[in-house]
Parts: sequence; structure tokens; C-alpha cells
Amino acid sequence: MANMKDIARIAGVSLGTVSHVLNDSAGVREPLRQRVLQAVQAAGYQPSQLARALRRDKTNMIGMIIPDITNPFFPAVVRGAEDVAFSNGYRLILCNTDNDHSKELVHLNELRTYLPAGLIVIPSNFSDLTAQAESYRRAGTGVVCIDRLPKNWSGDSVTADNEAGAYHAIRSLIQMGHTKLAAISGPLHLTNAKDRFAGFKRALREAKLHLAPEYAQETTFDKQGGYLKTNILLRLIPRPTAIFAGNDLIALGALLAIRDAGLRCPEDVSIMGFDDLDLADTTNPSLSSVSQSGYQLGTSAARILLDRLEGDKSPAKHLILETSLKLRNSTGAPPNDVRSSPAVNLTSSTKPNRKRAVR
Amino acid sequence: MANMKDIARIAGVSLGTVSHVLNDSAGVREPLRQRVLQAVQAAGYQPSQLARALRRDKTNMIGMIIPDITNPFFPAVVRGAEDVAFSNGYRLILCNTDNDHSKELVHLNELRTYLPAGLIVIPSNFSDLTAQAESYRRAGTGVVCIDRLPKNWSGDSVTADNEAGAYHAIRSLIQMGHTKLAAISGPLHLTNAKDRFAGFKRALREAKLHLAPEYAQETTFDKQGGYLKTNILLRLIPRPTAIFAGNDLIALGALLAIRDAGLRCPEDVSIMGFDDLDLADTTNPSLSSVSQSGYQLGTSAARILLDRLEGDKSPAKHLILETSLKLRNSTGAPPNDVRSSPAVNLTSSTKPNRKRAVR
DNA sequence: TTGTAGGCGTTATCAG
DNA sequence: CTGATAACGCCTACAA
Repeated sequence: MANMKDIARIAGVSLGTVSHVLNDSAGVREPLRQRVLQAVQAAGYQPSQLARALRRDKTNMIGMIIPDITNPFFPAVVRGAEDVAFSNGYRLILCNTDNDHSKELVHLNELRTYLPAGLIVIPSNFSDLTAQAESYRRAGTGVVCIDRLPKNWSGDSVTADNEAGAYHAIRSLIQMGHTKLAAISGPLHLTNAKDRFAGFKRALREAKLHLAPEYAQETTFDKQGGYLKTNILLRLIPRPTAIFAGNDLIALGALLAIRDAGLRCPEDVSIMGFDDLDLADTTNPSLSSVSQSGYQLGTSAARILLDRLEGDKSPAKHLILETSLKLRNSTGAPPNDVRSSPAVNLTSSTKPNRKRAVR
Repeated sequence: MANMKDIARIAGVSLGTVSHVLNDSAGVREPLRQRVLQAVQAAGYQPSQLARALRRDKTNMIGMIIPDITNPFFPAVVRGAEDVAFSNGYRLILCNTDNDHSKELVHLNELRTYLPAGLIVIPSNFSDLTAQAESYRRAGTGVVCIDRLPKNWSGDSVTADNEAGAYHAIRSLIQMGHTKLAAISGPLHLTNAKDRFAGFKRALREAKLHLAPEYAQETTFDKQGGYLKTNILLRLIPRPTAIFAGNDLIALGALLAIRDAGLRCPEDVSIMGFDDLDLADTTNPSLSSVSQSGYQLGTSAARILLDRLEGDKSPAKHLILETSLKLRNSTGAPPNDVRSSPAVNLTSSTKPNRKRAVR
């Protein structure tokens, strides 16, 4: 590979001049400028990003750390980030953590030695990102956190409006006539799971519906968790007529569990998902879901990073993206004979804290 | 960030000694060694990958170029590559080409200036990879091509056994009694699409079944293409009783087209996909498909690259991964009254299809 | 066994 | 406006 020295020789100018025309760092007179440009062309020269970075103390790479590219929600996020990064001359280093915070730490530490221009992170479970990001911040490297936030995060962030999305979804279920609503949330230590569950609870509260403790299940964000917890819910008396799943993967598991239990969706039980993955459209029945744009999550994060790189010193931004409700065939009115089903007191809420099983 | 000079100062040794203990490049006496290690610990020192790479003329980054991470087949491939790369100390730079060979070229050219340890590429449409790779090869950088091969590729490659996979799938369809088999292949300039179609034709030939030209459609590897071409096929007389889709996305579109035409799958038309994506399991009906492991595609490619890095000079490898047939509910025996089946009324096909919202 | 010095390809500073 | 020259942080002969 030709280097700058070669170009200088070919063009018959000095090294400095070549650098100047390449970076516009000094007005080089036209004839010389042309000679240099021509030499660059002829040699197919491309500057070494490595040397440049070493010298400038900054690469044009953006580190992107996510739990698992194999999870169907994340590719769109990555793609969004890559698109705006690429069109601004930045590249993405992709790292998977598998939600393991020690693996996240390894990536965080190593990435630093590449002097990335910035970092976009979907924190792992129990992420220590807040502490780690501090050292990046000190080095002037922006870190934006997306989708969910680690403990005490105060830096830039982009998330969906999980609370409101869930709230509106549940409201629509209530308007269909449901009164026995259960939830299978994701891990509640994750802010997105927690916020969605909060929206669920708010909708119930406003409708003066009581939430029995057994009606609130928590699991991991995957199909299997959804399947298992749905089995539990279906066994309860009275059986819930609608289940709010913490994400579409959980909803998928719920769909399978309902089918395996010999029940019908939505005639017996309605299912509401969250994320609106591509697959929501192709399941049987198709899945009603709260739609959020992973792509936009990615683009927004990259955008913030680029702004920071261009000198934006404003205080931390907390972007919250709108969601929208996609009603499909997994939700419908509750079964007619709902009030004849065996009674359990789920309405009175004079005693807010009912005694529950010891654990 | 602390650098080597700092460590040397803290440990009270020379720069060279620090480097020697860090790289085991010379037997440093234990006491000194300990002092250095301690200083490294204390300072939380991590060597600059940038400087190291500049000096060694090689990074520990593997460039991975794919069409689009958003295509559900690719995440597993990326993950496979990342897993073996990561566990060997290598990182992945991810680039999307959108199947645009000029974008691919941009990536190829820029990536070079990072001195990547190697490249894993799923070539774009009309890729010029063969020529480009030559310059990498000259620089001693391995390039392995996966999933599909560009024109005249003679370097390392990993692909699925597309021909055999398709062949066996079609054979099973024929054994079910189908004689009117149609195909909707992917773009035939792509080797994987071409090979699958070849397997399809071989199975027909062996069974002495004639392939009418209109029974062989070609489209892009996506849902919409599948939908459109299926509409064409369903209008033919006689109507095919089984359709071999070039991949699962096409198959998905076929499923939708069949439903929208008021036909049933598999009772009226069987659908066979290729790839066995996660979604194959959740469609309605669930999708029979030729299963190939994207993950393994990724790990194998990375493995080859690492072997090359460790000095493997053997001639180009052409790994071909086995496929397996996953029979689900989208395939079955052809309709009994097949010869009397009337042409479907498709006159309304211009009306917008329900729920196929823009994506 | 340890230390010294040169250089990887750039950019930035500072004379001319 | 142009051209030397000194870093950037590390590795590696080679010298001590």
C-alpha cells in the first residue's frame, strides 16, 4: 500500500503538503494541489486510519455493544446505527454481551484501547455501565445508552416510551371488555420491563381493576419464559381473559401455551405483545403488539453521538420515542360467559395489601 | 490512559522491559517481572491496540461484510463469527452493503486501511470481490467468502449444500405425490439461488417430471417477491400443487398469497422453504423448510481465518455444510381432485392486500 | 537479562 | 504557502 511519503515523492512535494491538501489544513496553491490529487488517484492511495487515529487520538469507529444480535429486536437497532454512522464516515464495531455484565466489561475495557469516537450501548443485565462510562466521558468519548438504562444512568439515552405504550395497549384491552388482565413481564430489574409493567398497572388502576399477585408473572424475555408462565396463568381460577406479554417473544410463547392447552386465542384468551417484531405479522393468530422502532432507536443514538462529536456540549439528552399500538388478531373481546366463571374476589380493593404466600 | 512509558516509570524499569514482559519476548527475571505486572495492575494499563497494530502491521479486527443484518438469516451468521473471533481475541467490524456492490467496494477499500486480520464476506449482488480480494491476499490478509460466491471465486469459502438440500426437499415432495411442482427461486445470478434451483431441477429430471417454463419464477429473496410470484403461479392452469421457495422469506410471501387467494396450504398448495428461520416454526401453517445453520456458517468462516492467521498455507478450502429437511405443516399430499380443480378467481388481486402494511 | 533507539503512517507545529 | 520535524504508543533488533 502506498503511503503519504510515496504520494509526496510522486507529486514532487513534501509530506506536509500532501497532508495539507488531504485535510484542507492549509490553502495549498492550485497547481500543487492538483499534482497531489493526481498522485493520490494514480496510486489509489488511502490514508491509514490506524496511523491517523494514533496521531489524532481518535478513530472513526463507533463501538456498539448489545446483548445478542440473534435476538430479533436488535438487528434493526444495529442497522439504524450503522446507517447514520456510515453516511457520516464512521464504522461500527459490534460486540455481543449475552447479557453477561462481565463480558460487557471486557468489551468496554478493550474497546477503549481502540479510541472509538463513541459508544452505543444496550446494557446487559446488572450492567456496570454507569461507572465504566465515566472513564470514557473523561476521555471525551461519548456514550449513549439505549433501549434500557443501567442503574443511575445520567448520560445521553434513547428509549421507547415503554410506560405509555403499555398503558395504551392495556387500555384498549380494557375497552374491549377485559377485566381479568394478567401480565408476564420481562426481568423487572431491566428498566424497559419495569416501565412496561408500570404502564400495565397504571391502566388497571385507572380502571379500578385489582391486580391479584398471581396475575403478575415475571420471566426472561424469551419464548420459553412466555410459555412457562402462560401455563401457570391458564391454570388460575378465574383464568385471565387477557395477557400482556413483556415482549413479542414472551407473547409467542404464550400463543403456543394457549394452543397446547386446547384453548383459543383470542376467543378464550387475548394476547398483547410488545415490540411488533416482523414475526408478529405471521404468527397464528397474528399478534397484537405495541410497536416501537428499533431502527429509529439506532439512528437517534448515532445522531446524538455525532452531534457530540461535532461539539454539542448540551446537558444529557433523554430521548423517548413514541410507540404505537398495532391491533391484530390475537386480541378480541373476552368470552361472554366470563361472569359465570367461578368467583374469586378480584375487584374489591379496600385492602390494598392482601396477604400472600410467604416466600 | 496510562501508556507503556508510565508503566516503565512506575515499575522503575525501561520501556523495553515492560514490552518484553507483556509479550513474553524475552525472559525477564522474576522480581522485575513482578514489579512490571504490579504496575500494570495498579495503573489498569491496557496497551493501545492502535499503536500495536500500526507497529505490527495488523489489527485484531476481522471485517465482516454482509448484505443486511436486518435480513433474518444473517444475524446467526454474524453471531457465529463473532463468537469464535471473540474467544480468540479478535473483534468484528460489521458492514452492511445492502447488496450494492459499490457500497461493498467502499467498505472493502476502507477496511483495508484498518489492517484487519481477515475478512469474512457475504458478497453483494454482482460483487467484485474476486478482484478486490486479490489485493488483500497480496497483503497477506485472508478473505473467506460465505453463503454465496462471487464470479470466479477461488479463495476459501463456506457454503451450505444448496443443491443437495433442495434436491432432497423436492424428492420428498414428489414422494408425497406431487407432480406439478413450481419454483420461485432467488436471483439466479447468486450462486446459492442457482444451486437450489439446480437441485430442484435435478429432482424433477430424475422423476421424469417436465418443468414448464412458467413454473419457474425468479425473484428477489424477500416476502414481497414471494407474494407476487405466487400470485402468478396460482393463476396458471394447471395450478401447481407444490411450490419450492428459494428461501423462507419467499415462502412466507407465498403463504400470504395463498391465503389471500382463498386457497389452503397445504391442502391446495404445498410450500417448501429454505433456511429454516426461526419464524418457520411460528407461521400459519408452520413452514416446511430446508434447514441450514447460519451460525455454523459463521463459526466455520472465522475458524478458517484463524487457521490462516496461525500460518495455515494449505490450498483454498471449500467447506460445504450439510442441510437437513424440516417437514412441518405447509407440505402435504396434493389434492385428490387435482385435475378438476378450477382456476382460482384472482380477478381481485389488484385490491390492496389486507394488513400487508408497508415495512 | 536488560536497556536503547529507530520507525510504523499520520498530523501538527513552526520555521522559512 | 510550503516544507522539515517532532510526536502518537508500541514493538523489536541490537547493543550493553
